[in-house]
Amino acid sequence: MGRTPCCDKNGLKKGPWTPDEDQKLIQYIQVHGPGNWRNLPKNAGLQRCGKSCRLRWTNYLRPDIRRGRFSFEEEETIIQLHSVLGNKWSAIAERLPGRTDNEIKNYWNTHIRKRLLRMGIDPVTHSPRLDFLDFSLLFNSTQLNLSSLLGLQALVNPEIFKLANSILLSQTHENQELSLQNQNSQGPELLLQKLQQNQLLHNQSSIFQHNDQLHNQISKIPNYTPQNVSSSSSQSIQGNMGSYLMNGQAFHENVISLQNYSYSASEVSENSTIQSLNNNNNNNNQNSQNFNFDTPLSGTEEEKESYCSNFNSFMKFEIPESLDFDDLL
DNA sequence: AAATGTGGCAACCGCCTGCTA
DNA sequence: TTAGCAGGCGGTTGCCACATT
Repeated sequence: MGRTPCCDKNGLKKGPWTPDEDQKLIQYIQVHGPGNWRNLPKNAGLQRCGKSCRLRWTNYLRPDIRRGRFSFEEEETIIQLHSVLGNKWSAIAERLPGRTDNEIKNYWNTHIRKRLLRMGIDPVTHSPRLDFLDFSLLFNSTQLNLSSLLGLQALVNPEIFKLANSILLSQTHENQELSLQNQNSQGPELLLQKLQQNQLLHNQSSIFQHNDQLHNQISKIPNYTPQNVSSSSSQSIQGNMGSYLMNGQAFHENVISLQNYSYSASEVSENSTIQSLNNNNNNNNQNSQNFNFDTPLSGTEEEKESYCSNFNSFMKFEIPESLDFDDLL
């Protein structure tokens, strides 16, 4: 039944390929083509598994492979495709001629992913991580109408303003310093526990009147299943919780605009320098919805990092768990 | 100069799907 | 029909080069 094994793994060489092995593989494929990886090593005189040969050829020896640093255009394409396709590296590679799925995957994990995290953007959901928002900055912005922010125009409840103000007062410095590692260590179950705690507030403040909708939001998260706990799921939930809990029209629009964080070729210009978010903090006339979150298309890693830090300083946010809403309301 | 830490990347591992005998 | 393999794929590992102490 079935096919015979492709190779006997015993006695086959593993590890880095030597130039001699590469040459043998190249010469064989140039003559016979890359088909039938099962018999290829034997016919080519290689002490390798067919799988290893295929990997070496497709990821390194193929003549149409384009090596070297990724351009900003390629990087932009990767981010955009990843936001649609997820970790489908082969699908992404199909749209980047000369790049292999392995190369794109490595580049994502070593460069893009880290940068997005530093920007306070969830590399899985491509949404801003609300756990990095600095609530005080939002409230300190006189251009942000608080009632609009909270979606409470119809309520206009002064208690809500007391609540918001108390959040500000209760926010401790160490809470702002929550590390990324701590965030990643939180599993979906823990977040759901927190959500259930929030549910206690449901009957006490209309600010959280849509908690049921939040449950629905979470249940719709594609990659989340309670049995399959992972940090990425955690991040996914956090992002959705954040955008929901704020639930204000104005803020929601900001969240949407933040998703357009990637840099586009159409915006390459000398004006595409970093729009300092610190300036926004200092300039009360700056409308919060006009923040420019586009990173410069052309620039150094340092420029990117500078942008990230500015973005991050704006996006820090934490509501202290110890806050007693009963006392406030 | 040596020891240690860190980041990047090639290659391996193991799972999944479709195919074949 | 089905057991089992090939190929494809994403996740992970481990080596190496470079940076830092």
